[in-house]
Amino acid sequence: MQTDDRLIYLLFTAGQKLRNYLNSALSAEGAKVTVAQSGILFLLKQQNGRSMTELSQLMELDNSSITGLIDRLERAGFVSRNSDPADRRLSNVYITPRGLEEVNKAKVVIRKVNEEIKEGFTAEQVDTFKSVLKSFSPKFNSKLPSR
Amino acid sequence: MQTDDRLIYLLFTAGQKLRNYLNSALSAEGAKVTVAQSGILFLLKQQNGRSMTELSQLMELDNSSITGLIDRLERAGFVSRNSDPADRRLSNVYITPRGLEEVNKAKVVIRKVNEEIKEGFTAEQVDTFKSVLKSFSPKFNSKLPSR
DNA sequence: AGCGGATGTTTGATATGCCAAATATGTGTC
DNA sequence: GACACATATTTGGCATATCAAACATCCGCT
Repeated sequence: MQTDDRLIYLLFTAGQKLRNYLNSALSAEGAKVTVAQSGILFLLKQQNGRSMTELSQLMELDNSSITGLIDRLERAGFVSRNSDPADRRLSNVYITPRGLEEVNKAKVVIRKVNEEIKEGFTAEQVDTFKSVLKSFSPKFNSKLPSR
Repeated sequence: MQTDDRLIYLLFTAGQKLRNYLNSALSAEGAKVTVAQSGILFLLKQQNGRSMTELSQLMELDNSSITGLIDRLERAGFVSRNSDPADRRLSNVYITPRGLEEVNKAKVVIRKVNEEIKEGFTAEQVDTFKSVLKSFSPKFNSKLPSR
């Protein structure tokens, strides 16, 4: 064991491979969105008209990252942005019909890849994997505590 | 279970949190490198004078990603780039004394965070976690097969 | 020698993320 | 009603990735 950072390296590499694989699978299936963008569309399909901040909390991303994602989704015609009449600071985001078509295409791919991840492992192992992953967000959240 | 992409989301989020945490820990310890850059420095400390392609294979990153990483490391004075006299296509990268100091600072942080990841889990659980992570790279490598 | 294909690296365009600062709007208090 | 503070979003700068295309160099074959 020459490198003591194996876990870190493994996690980064796994995530990157997964992202690349998902994006090429999506595009191979004729989807025009990326995985990150499809995440937004899933959330809007589930409940339409969410605000930027709401999306950033659900995605666990910085607000400014959401701005970029929505910019690209809007440019592609998959969402629209309306400022809330009751509180004009809020920008409510709505999925469009074309966005809905898109998220349905993405769902197939994502569901399949999700299954592929589990292949070769028992349900118990997958559960362990999940619970370790779940520990990262509270453990390494450098944002909330110091505020 | 409304979202069927839980595993994917969990993995991406865990990786992002870890990256942010590591980068702020590094900078808090006075290191001037990021975690990605420290990965390069580790490899060069272990064996100096590696080529770009060698680095890209070891990091499992695209060649052009390495170009950027080395550009920034070189600008910061932590590595130097020399074209190989025997084969001038090759660019050999060497860690500098300042780069060595830097990697030693980084090592402390990285080793500590690596331990933190395991906290709250048994050695068995960590092993399972590792083996699932290790399955990603062969499973989702869209690069080599189709070439 | 010299052409043509293989190999190594960089460049340019794009997507994702972060942070800090700017901007816009709302709210509460004197 | 106006000022101060809080909240929501965007902007600008940067780091990290990808891909495809350009460029540089080498190697083998005629």
